[in-house]
Amino acid sequence: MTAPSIQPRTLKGFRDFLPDMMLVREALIDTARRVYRSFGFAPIDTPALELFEVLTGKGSEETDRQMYHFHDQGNRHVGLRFDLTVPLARFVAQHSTDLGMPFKRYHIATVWRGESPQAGRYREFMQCDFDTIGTTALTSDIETGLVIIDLLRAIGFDAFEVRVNNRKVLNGFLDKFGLADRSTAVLRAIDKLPKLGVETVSRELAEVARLEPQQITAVLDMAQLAGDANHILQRLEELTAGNELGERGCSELRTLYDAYERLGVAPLVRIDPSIARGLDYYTGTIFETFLSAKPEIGSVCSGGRYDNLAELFTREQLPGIGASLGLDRLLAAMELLEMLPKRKTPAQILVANFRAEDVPHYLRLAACLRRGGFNVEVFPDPKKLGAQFKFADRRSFEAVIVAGPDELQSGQVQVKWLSDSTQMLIDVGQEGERLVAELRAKLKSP
RNA sequence: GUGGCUGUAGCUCAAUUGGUUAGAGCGUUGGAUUGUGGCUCCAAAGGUUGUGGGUUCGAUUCCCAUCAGCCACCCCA
Repeated sequence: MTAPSIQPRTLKGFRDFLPDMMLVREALIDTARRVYRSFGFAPIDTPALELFEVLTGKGSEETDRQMYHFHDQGNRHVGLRFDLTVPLARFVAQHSTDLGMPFKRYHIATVWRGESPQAGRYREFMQCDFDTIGTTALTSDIETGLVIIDLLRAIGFDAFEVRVNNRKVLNGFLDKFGLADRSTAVLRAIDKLPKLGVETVSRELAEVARLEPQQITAVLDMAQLAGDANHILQRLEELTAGNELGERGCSELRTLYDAYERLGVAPLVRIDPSIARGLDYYTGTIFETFLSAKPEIGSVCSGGRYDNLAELFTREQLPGIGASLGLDRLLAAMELLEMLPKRKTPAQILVANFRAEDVPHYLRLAACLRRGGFNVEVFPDPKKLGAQFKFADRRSFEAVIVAGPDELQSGQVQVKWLSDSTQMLIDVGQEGERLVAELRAKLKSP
């Protein structure tokens, strides 16, 4: 044997997933898929690699800097997608005649960003996007929030907060106070409010954004609005009064919140005038979702409305709204919160291997059970039963089936339930149907 | 990309002012009169102390570089 010369390791910000983690990831993906489909979103996929010019179209210098890009063997300048929205824009522009509007799609896929990794932030991570394209109806805005709520509930969270705001409110407000040209700097500053406090932020507003004292007061007032939704809405209406855009934004925000009240989900929704982050192309409703138990990990599901998704690719005006669940960030939070089950196998039932010569029987038994809807594994070696039970226990199987010579003789098997140590002798039946029926009574399908 | 903190077995941590063969718990594997797991007991495997250089008689310990993790900036899921 030659000595190994390569150290096994993964790239910075990239990771391996072991079975216990992967089972949870797949379960989350299944949940997201189910919730999206329940609202009529249809699946799509696009290539991981795109032409650099396609990906950079709408991006800022920042996204260019974070993008993995290179020249391929044909000397084409290509890049790995860093989100699913830009590929969607290209996709819709390219296929709009086949799609029909409004078009609702979901896209669950990996994206890459070459930025500094931190807790819950990786260079390769999975996003679960859903978007509604081709309508400006507020119905879709409302629905987007409902999807987020259903999604987090389905995943198992009950303590979370969907924070909503509206870019029109922000822009109208800034316009009214003569700050339209400095919106980015102002929004960036107020975003730091919870972290840095009033003092630091007002200094930044004065020094970086060059605001007058009365402008600073107005901005801080707006960003710090608290209390019940009605109060906040009322104050926002006052603060934007006289500005057409701002008034429209307030009206949209009010309609949105009213809908959530009628639907009984308003306790999970908070109007937060300070949320302004996210991509620059948002023009209306914006969403950010924080877990009550782990707010510091950041938003796990963000999105918003945009006026024109694909202007760089087509003359068609394509308004839309959507949001993205950050699967890996959510998973990181769930791990910290110890919400993840420790399963190491997707199988529920282990068929013990008693004698090598009976292996065909075990395989047939397993096949019958699989037809009955269970995930079943046959232990490969005729090891001591104790070792096989230990294996089943460690891997968190739910039941072990023992079919030794005696049982095979009588057409029966021993089923031992690992959770409560009970054991029963069950008739298998001609095609295993009696055993399947017995197991169904105690086991859910996987 | 910039700055800070950290880096010992798969995981969590030990190792007397730099001093011999770097330890423990958990985990993994095997065993405790060969048809039954969790508890207990025994044993084994697993580390050129992230990697590479330097200082020194001697480095896990001090210095430099590099890689990785975490934190802040930035940005964002």
